[in-house]
Amino acid sequence: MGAPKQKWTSEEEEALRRGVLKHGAGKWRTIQKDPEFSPVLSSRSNIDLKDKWRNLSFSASGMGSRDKTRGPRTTGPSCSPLSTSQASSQASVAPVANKVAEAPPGAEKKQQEVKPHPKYGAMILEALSELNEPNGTELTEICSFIEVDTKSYRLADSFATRTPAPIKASAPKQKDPSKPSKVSKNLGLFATSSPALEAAMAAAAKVADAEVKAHDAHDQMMEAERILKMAEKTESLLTIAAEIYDRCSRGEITTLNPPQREV
DNA sequence: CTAGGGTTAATG
DNA sequence: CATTAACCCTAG
Repeated sequence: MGAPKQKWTSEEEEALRRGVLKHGAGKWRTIQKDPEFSPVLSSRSNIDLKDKWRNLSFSASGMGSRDKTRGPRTTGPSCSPLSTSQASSQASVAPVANKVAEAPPGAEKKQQEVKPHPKYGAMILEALSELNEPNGTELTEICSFIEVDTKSYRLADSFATRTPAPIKASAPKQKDPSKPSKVSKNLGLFATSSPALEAAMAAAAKVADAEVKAHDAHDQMMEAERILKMAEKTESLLTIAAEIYDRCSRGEITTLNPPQREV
């Protein structure tokens, strides 16, 4: 809670989280050298990344709920052993992931090779697994991840399509007075392709599950069923995304800049 | 280069 | 005064 020296920006934190989730905890050098995070972590050293990640992990460990009674610590450096295999990480983490894997039946079929992004789903899953705690996950957290992924996909798309525009922090985190009614824009964003939708769906399933397990959840349960049905249809994914975001906005999400990006 | 330890500084 | 967050140093 201290805001000491030169604090880290959300962009840097996002880049760090993404880097760890993508390459694995460790290999800070690779993350720092990555062209995607280079512009963001240009002033940050590999050691800095490690330090930040360490502090972040520690904070996340005792955050949320102090329920340490039964705790499979899904903390940060959990994937330190081997960064080569991301699949093993998922297998190691969990019980919850298993449920999620069964949640999206139509997702696998919907995997169309429109664009090169085969491991996005895995990334999302891992991200959720990392964030998800045995007692429940914060909606805000998941929403944050969803947002990040969406943005990432946008960047990737830009990359693949044409301009290799570097990541510029044009809009950091700003508390927009008008948080709702952004769904319409999000719809267009999500409709751009499937990976994002898959992510949203997985997140939705996880959210429902986590919430149900965490506290009383009557509406949440029904929501879960609804989400599942929707997932099967695959066509109503947009609605899911909208729902998730709606919930996000209601909770306390900072964020989401309009889809306005120089293409 | 990565991991761990220790120190400094600010916030609550 | 206690805790968190960044920064720096040392060891493997």
